[in-house]
Amino acid sequence: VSTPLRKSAPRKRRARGSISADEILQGAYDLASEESLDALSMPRLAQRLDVGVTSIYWYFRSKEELLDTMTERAMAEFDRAMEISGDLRWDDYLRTYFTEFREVFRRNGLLCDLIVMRTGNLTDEATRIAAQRIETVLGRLVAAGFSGDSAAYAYASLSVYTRGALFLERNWAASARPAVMAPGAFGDTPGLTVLTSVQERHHLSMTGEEDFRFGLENAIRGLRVLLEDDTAEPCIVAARTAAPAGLVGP
Amino acid sequence: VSTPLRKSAPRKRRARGSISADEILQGAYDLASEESLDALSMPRLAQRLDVGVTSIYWYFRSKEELLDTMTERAMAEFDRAMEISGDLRWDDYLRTYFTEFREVFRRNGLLCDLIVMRTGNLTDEATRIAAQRIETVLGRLVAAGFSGDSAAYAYASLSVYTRGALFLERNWAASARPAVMAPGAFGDTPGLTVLTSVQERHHLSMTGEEDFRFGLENAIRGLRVLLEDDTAEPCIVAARTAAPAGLVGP
DNA sequence: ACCTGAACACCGTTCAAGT
DNA sequence: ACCTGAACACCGTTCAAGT
Repeated sequence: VSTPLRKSAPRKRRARGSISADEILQGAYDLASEESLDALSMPRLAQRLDVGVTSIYWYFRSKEELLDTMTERAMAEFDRAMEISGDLRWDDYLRTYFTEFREVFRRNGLLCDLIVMRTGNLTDEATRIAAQRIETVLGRLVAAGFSGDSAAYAYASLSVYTRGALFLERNWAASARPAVMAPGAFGDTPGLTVLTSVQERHHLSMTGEEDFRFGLENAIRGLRVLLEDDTAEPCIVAARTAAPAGLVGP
Repeated sequence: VSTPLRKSAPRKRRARGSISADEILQGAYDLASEESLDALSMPRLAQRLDVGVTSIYWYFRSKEELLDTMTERAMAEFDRAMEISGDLRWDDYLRTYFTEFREVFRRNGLLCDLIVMRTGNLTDEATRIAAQRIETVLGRLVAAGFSGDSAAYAYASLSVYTRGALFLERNWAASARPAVMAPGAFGDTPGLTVLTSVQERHHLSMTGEEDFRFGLENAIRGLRVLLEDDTAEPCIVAARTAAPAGLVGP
């Protein structure tokens, strides 16, 4: 934004009922969608709506309140995008659910900025929508044999993991740094044996497709053991959970 | 900050060699440490150092560059705080490592803001320090029998999970919202059977002590299976990895 | 009841000097 | 070579009006 914000002649005064909260919300959503959430400022929004800046404050007490309302809409949109098939076993369901979870937010940066990057700022309505969706997942896990608590923990850990991956990827993309240490960067540093040997296939951002898949699969593997432990024969359980002695490092 | 920033008489001009990059860095670090990273602004920093605002720009091209340098220092501090005992089996080591990882950042908000919340903005030097630390962990995993790739994936997933938990917790704390839906909030909403039944023990922030522990333990459980699969008898492996046929969705 | 511009207290950064 | 204030283009928000 290099040119001054306002150069044209002053606007005509608008009629009394010519603005609405919905119109402002839509304008804000469109502006953020077309450019970015960072680009959304009260003056820019007012300009786009051809409205005095201060008029917005009659409908939204603060920018924060506007963002919260935008998040509500975003949550509804996210919810609509998250229709997962019901014909899946619990592990396939979880894999599909969180893969889609990640993909939806990766495809729609605004949803990611509003919901993932601003967690904790959910309105009651947004929370209600999210809770409804989470309940569906928990229900499936319980149906598969998990206790309510285990299901809640399972969901929480996968949700935290997925949102963590999204957060890191988005933060990484936002920084204009040059790919952070080009391939082979550790080639000359002494002592980085393992890192050097895998640096062709692993990126330090830890945010790649393969990375995410591994963590998701690994967590599901852990859950599988957790679930089976309640029903499997003693010998297998013992073999599965007993950790080999020794093998301790320096 | 309700009182105007400057009200006292103008400063005397400072001598030629009276400022240094180190002094500015230290001042910035102290200011952010005492208040918060959000409270660190160029004018506030200049005021604290009793220096003209623009003087800072002779030593740091931008605020971003200053933050990057602060992050370098923070990374060194974090590294010092992360001395994990070597007398641990790989799974105990991972548990201790990432528990400590989380605790250090939870105890020191500035470290968290600089390193976790601004990932992707690491300088080469900060990256070097981090790589060194990661290499140590990978080395232990490899010594325990993991392949280099598996070790890298394992580290990445646990790191993403832990940083995700830190990010969410910090974001949650930053929002001034009232605990987000008090306990019993779902009591009247129809259809939230599971959520209602566990809401005494589970918080929607998914960021509690128990939540983190479960995810960490579950991931380690997954890794244990992964590691054992390479060495265990065929029958157990089959029972462990074979997925029941059918039941696959679209 | 709704819409408004001017004004306030901030930002980060640049410029054209000063010494 | 270093330090500087004034100025610029922004913010979000408040106030005292206007209609």
